[in-house]
Amino acid sequence: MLLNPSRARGLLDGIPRRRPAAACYYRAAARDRADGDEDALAAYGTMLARGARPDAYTFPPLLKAVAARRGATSACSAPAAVHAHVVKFGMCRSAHAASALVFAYASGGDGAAARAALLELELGRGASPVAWNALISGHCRGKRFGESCRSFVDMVRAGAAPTAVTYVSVLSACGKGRDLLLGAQVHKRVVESGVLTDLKVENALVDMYAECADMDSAWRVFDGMEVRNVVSWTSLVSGFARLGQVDRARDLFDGMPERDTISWTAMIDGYVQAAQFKEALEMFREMQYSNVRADEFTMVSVITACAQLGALEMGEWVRVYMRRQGIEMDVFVGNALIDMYSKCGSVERALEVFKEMHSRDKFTWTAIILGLAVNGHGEEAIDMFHRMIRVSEAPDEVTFIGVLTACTHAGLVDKGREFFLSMIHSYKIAPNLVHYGCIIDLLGRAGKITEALETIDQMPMTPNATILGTLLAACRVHGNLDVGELVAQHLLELDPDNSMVYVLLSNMYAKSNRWEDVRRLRQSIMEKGIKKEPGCSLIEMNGMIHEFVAGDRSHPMSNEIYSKLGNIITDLKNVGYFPDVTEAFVEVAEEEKQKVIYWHSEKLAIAFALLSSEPNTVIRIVKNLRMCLDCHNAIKLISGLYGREVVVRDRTRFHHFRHGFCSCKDYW
DNA sequence: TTAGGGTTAG
Repeated sequence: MLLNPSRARGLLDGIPRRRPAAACYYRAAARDRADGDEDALAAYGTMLARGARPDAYTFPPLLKAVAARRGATSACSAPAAVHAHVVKFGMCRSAHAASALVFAYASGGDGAAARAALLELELGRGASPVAWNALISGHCRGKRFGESCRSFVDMVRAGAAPTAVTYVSVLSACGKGRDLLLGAQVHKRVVESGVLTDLKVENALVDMYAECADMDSAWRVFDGMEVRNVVSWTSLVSGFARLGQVDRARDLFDGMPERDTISWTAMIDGYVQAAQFKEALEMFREMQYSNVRADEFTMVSVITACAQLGALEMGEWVRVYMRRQGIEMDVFVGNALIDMYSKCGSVERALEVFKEMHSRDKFTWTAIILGLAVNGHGEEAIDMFHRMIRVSEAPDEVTFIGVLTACTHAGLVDKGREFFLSMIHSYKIAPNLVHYGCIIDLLGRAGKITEALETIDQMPMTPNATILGTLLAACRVHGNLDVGELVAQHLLELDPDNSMVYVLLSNMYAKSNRWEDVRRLRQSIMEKGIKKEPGCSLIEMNGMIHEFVAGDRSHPMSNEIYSKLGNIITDLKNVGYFPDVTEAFVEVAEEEKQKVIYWHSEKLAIAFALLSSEPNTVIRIVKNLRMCLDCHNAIKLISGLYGREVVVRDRTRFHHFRHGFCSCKDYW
């Protein structure tokens, strides 16, 4: 198992060095984390080069630095390399070095080597609780929570006495691995062992229960604590937030005696998880007023909120803020930025971030593939997938959603089918409903309605409303009324209040001049009292998010907006626009219907943008529903007439309007 | 060797 020292030296030499550091500097550098991790390795190299001999105190910080180097190609071999040096310099008998080795192996994912190192200790003078703790916490650091829990059980079986550190580590593993059963058992042991007065142990208990969604128990432990700190409170706040009880979390947060970066971030992220993105950004603003420093974690949550809101200006501002505050773009931040730019319809910027990133993971590749795919760059997305495979990053089920979406957008039916099969057979990924949705979309878009139907029949799971909705949309575009009626019927059985089904079906009847059926459909909606979910469009202007609901007059510039919209309609009519009211879902006079159509939320948002934004700038809108036919037509004309690029992200896809055309090629 | 917050689809 051991590597020979010269090979080990070679491995160590392969680890990139930053700047030459004096040997005496290495220990302090190792403690500095971040930069220190690499400095520690560089310093160790220098130390050897100068002929200094490492001692028992050399290896723990060095191994810690090695363990921290996650994701680097040398990471798995690095603990072995250092191990070789431990042997070479005769430090195997050092309990410190040995425990550090156990930790490095375990956190790097080499459980067998970690166990072997522990066993060696046991054969000698017996593994200390410190070595067991290294095993438990190492697995926890490496995100193998089950392994961490099993190590605790083994430790108890081996007769070693758990310490406070053991409990903290195993409780953390129980929480993150959602093992409430073992967590509660550990709790009992903690009570019996008398370490309950340790603040870190108590906090670990609160957090374990909170992570396992047992807020009653979390609260009980919290309530019984004599001393609490910001950690105790933050565990509760994020526990409630995770359960979607964001108001409860906020009440607690407001009642905290002190708040730090982590508590603020937990609260901001709570809003993000609850899809309250504006509140998340508001919270971030308050955090800045409170003079609490934000970090990489905070930025990820804030960037995610910007992504969901389509708030590109705010997202750009966040990058400036990061530069000013010296917050690094780590892989999480980079991934979130790629997603944000993609969701704002700016593929160019997403690609810039992608190129800038010095370390990439599966999420990075998946984010850029999806970003390219949904924004209509199917071929480039597929190229990216091949690059991903070349660098040996393993795709997962989400990556394939990106790849299949890419095929749909590029109209590559055969290629899509190929990818679908290779996902199953080469990558051993079982397709889920979303994958089938992609395939139905792929076939439907190409007009292969029969094949789409067959695919649905052959699916191992029951089709849901999304799948059938995709098929119905295909029927609409290709004018297949027979299948459309059938699908609509099924859909209404599944989801009787789905107004979208009525909209699409009535649209199809209208297209076939079956006005009697259109009337009947509307009648039935009126009788059933089905209300269409109100259309809502978001647009960001000068750092503010403006929200428009169809026909609403709540905006301060309402009068100007409606008058501008009137002018726009006149301009459009002069170039041949005629309002298409087939999707106007109200039983009123034709003239009224036109008004309803004119006042759709995206038209209001565009009128507002034309009033408020600089000429030639891109207009970006986020819509909650599928865009209607008339808005799609109108915006195509607007993009040509006013020379403005308009990007609309609707419920299902992106529409990039430019020079009178849309990137979706009128299929959506 | 020890407690709290982060990224991809629907």
